[in-house]
Amino acid sequence: MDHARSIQGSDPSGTWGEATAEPRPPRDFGYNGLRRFKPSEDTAPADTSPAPTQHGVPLPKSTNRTSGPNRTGITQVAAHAGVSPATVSNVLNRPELVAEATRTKVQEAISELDYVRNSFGSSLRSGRSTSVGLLVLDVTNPFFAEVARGIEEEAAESGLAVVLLNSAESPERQRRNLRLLAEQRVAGAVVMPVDNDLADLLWLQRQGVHWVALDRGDVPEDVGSSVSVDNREGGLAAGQHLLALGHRRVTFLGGAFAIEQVRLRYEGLRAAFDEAGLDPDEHVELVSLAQLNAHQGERAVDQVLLDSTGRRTRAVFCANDQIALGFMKGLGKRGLRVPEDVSVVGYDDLSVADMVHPGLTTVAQPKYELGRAAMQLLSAQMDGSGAAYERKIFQPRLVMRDSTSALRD
Amino acid sequence: MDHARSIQGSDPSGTWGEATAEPRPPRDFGYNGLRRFKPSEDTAPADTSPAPTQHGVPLPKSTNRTSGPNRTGITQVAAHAGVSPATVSNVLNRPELVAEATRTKVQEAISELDYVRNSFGSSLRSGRSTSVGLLVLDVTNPFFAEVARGIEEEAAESGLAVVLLNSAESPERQRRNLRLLAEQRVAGAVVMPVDNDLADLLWLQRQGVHWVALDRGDVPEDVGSSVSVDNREGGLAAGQHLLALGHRRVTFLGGAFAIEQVRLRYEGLRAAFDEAGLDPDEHVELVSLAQLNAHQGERAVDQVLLDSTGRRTRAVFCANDQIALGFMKGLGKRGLRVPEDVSVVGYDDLSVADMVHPGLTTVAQPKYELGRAAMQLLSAQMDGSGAAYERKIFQPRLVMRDSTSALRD
DNA sequence: AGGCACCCTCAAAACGTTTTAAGCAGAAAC
DNA sequence: GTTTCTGCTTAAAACGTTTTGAGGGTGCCT
Repeated sequence: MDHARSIQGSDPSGTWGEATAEPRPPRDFGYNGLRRFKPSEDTAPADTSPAPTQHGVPLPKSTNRTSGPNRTGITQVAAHAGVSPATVSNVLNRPELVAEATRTKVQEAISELDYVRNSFGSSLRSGRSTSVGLLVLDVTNPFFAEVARGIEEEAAESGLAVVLLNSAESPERQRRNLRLLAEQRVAGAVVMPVDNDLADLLWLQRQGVHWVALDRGDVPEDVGSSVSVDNREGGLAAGQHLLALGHRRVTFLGGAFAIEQVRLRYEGLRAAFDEAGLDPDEHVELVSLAQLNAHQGERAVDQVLLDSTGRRTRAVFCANDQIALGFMKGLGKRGLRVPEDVSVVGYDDLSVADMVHPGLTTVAQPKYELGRAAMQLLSAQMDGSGAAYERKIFQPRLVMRDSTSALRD
Repeated sequence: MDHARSIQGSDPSGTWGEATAEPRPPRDFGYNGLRRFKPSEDTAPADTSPAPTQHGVPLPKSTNRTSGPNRTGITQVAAHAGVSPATVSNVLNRPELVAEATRTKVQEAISELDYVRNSFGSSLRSGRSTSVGLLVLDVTNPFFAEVARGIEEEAAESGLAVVLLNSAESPERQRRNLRLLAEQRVAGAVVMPVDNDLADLLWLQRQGVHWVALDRGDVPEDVGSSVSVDNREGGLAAGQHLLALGHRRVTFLGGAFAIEQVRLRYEGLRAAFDEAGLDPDEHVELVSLAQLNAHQGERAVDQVLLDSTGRRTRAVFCANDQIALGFMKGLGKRGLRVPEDVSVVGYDDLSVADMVHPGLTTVAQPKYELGRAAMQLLSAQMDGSGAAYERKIFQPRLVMRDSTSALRD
């Protein structure tokens, strides 16, 4: 009856007390006092499952009974079916080895007792894991969300579960999480490395855990596999698009070249001008931001609007969609119209790019495919089939909407 | 040079260019001359394990060996330190029982051999799991992303890993995933149920896996815990806001009352009118959508713009932000201004609500806190400490931005 | 009848860890 | 001098599964 009323400000930095990060003891998954519901005809008391709890009364939590009173395992199933545990295991894993009559008998026992395999025992003995890790930089980032979907889907098709970990851009947390993955003995991991330091990943490799690096094309091919998108190509496409529309001066909004991806997008833009016979130094402006978010994009409007020659900027290429949206918002507040007054190109093709007015022209990355490909490369490594490392580079694609138009005055 | 480029964005089946760097022919496993540590160790030959073509029959699960022949385990550590395995285990789990001298000796051995605990053995014996499940309706949904962050963070503090599963709104997949969680013997699970049918969850409970339902307030409190946000309250707040601005007629955009949350938002809106002494039937219009996305929101503009009395609609409350954005886009295309011509209120406070122009007035939900709370309730259940089921209901909060203004004509 | 080749089934031995209960000193109490 | 106690250590027994090699049938071929 105790309803928590909680109203938080929009402050995402967490006003909740940050507790210590000391790991607490792990949880007990043991038997919780509930009996199974399927009655078996040949056992004596058809025990009608008792109510799980009485109104709001704490569950009769068994203290530390790791071996609950006969939690149904392979042995119980075997007994019930009148065969040996080995046979049950065979029905589960290599059914073709078991005679049809026996097989159905066992399967009946399984469903009658509502048996579910214990993956700890299974994995321990067989040395095979049924889960893979996914270590991302920021769970919240919509880019990763799509990638995660691809990975999850591909993994699900192989019956693998995905263990999600968040490094929150912190090397320290990345390290801790990789260790966790090693302990869990995951079959493999898809990792967005937090920095260029591969030491931790090599450690993981030595622990026998395969991995694939995501969105980081600079992993040496004799060290590990990687899947990424060609950022330079994306910048190039954006530049060519603006040039085709008659623009001759473009501002790149979003410096912060510590981030490889951003630098390459900028280089691609310059390359477009180069190819067109225009000197990039002269025709491409650069405005740097402290962070690549919408707020910074909006704040930068005045700085962007007049270029170094004092001319009015007519085309802007933003390092990502958030910046582009923020920038457009800033323009809107000043009564400037997109694309009539300024053409804007973004990067990422977030789903919102198509929701806003005007629709945002942007460079799309095959996020979902990226995830699937990563998982596929991982699978290949795990099978040991095509066990060579591979570097897979996807091409981005320019999506034209309504935020860009031909230069006119 | 062949750049993948352009084509309109509305084609979802577009093929992505894909360049694959030439794969290295020779199979190269593990080490790459980048060894660290590892002083003393009987160097067995590099054991090129042959691929086990299992009777030519592909195993049902994609799998991987997690334990090589000489993988360092607790036994190797014990030998190295000159103690028994039991002592090593004690150092790991109950260090206070071990004499200081022994303890450091063991710890040295551990780091010297670079030992990492095998969670399969550990969990199997102890009956304690180190992971929890998170079953969501749609990994891609930004709402879940924030929730996931809260859960992941809270779990990490307990040293728990989060297993992410996606039911993609399919009962069939939900079922399969819950089964997977049971097999993995997770300590507990946070679940967004796909429908009102609790049967599968009760099955999970019988399997000894605790769970907490997310964003579904209608779970009976003697059946399980739940964490949700008061949708009716959100609708009420939106309604009151519009009333305070002088609006007397509001259209609710986004029917589809099969979805409980949506129905409650609508009811909240009507309640606001009721409280203000205005008959909801007369002052609240309802427009239903097949799906709650931006595209449908945009398409509905013409239908919304004139209400049933033939008057021009001046205020719209949308079931979520995506619809609101789509609707605003539609207005923009028709040259109508927000908020001068129409006031718009959304729901969810997606991060983009603050990026667009004009900023979207919307109802915010404490997503991150929701996730944390869910995990906390789960922990409580798992500890068996405050093991009673609990229903926690958070209050939403209206975030006023620039998409609403006082009614004037 | 004997030999052989199948096809099934199962006992028993792992897998790596935790936990229990026993053992063994040395110190303290009688 | 015995007993009790206290503080560490450990042998051995689990945990639930897979895997191996052996054994028991059956039927087919000489």
